[in-house]
Amino acid sequence: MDPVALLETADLRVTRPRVHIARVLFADGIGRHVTAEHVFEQLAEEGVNIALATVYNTLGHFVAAGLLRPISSNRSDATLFDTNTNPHHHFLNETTGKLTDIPVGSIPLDMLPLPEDGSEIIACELVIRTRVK
Amino acid sequence: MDPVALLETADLRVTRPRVHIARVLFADGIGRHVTAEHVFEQLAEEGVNIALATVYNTLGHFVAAGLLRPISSNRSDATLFDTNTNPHHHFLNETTGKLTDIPVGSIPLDMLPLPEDGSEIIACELVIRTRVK
DNA sequence: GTGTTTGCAAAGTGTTTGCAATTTA
DNA sequence: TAAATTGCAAACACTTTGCAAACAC
Repeated sequence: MDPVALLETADLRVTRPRVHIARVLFADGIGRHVTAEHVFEQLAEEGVNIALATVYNTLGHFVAAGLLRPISSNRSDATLFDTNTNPHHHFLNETTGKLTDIPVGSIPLDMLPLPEDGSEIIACELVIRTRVK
Repeated sequence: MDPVALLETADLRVTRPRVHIARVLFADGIGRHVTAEHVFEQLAEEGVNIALATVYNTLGHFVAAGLLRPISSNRSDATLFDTNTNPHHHFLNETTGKLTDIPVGSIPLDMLPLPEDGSEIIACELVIRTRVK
């Protein structure tokens, strides 16, 4: 999808850094898992210089706008952002650190327990941790 | 469970800091969600002085020994450790930050997809994110 | 006694913030 | 031109590390 159109759809001001970051994130379709550092480095390799702090802030704006989702994981390193904001699950290989999407349809998840009174379910994410045998 | 017995069972040397930390963690049965800071403060209130770094290191040892589990979450603050190492799931209330256990039996999770060749599933944790309506 | 663990301070990471300069609409 | 955004450095929060002193076995 065109980065500029994407930003406009999300009601985000179209600025040079945002266009570059959106391009990097969504160039190859959705389903990427990136850190701020990844994006920063990929841009740096292209010769596009955007401050790391700006990458962080921009990713935060993208999350707020619904373009990205932070990924649940208990690994203590940098936050991973998922360019796929549709419901889905993840394999997390603890040996390799590799994270793989699982389509939501491949796991039947009906009959979820009810949240406590006054609250509602907004997402339901399964992390299947694996390791190399 | 007796902290000393717990340490011995886990093949951990019985030291003063470890006994205190194990006591704080497992005094009220399992199912607590704590950060290193929590433990440090609770001990400080009791007048027991253990360096924060030691609490971090000790919690790490406990995780390695299987007494604790770090919890998956996409919140960027401190790592939560779960004193319940049995398989179970979590509600995570994004509004309040509150984390609640869900017994594994209350969600049918058969028919998990197969992990990639050469890997095996070691855990399967569901995070149901909720928010105040 | 010997090898492990602690305490502490200092270093390390990942991330956010403050603010002047710049840019968008 | 007014309001939002950027760049950068400095601040921050959480966690790990290095090493001498203390301790468990």
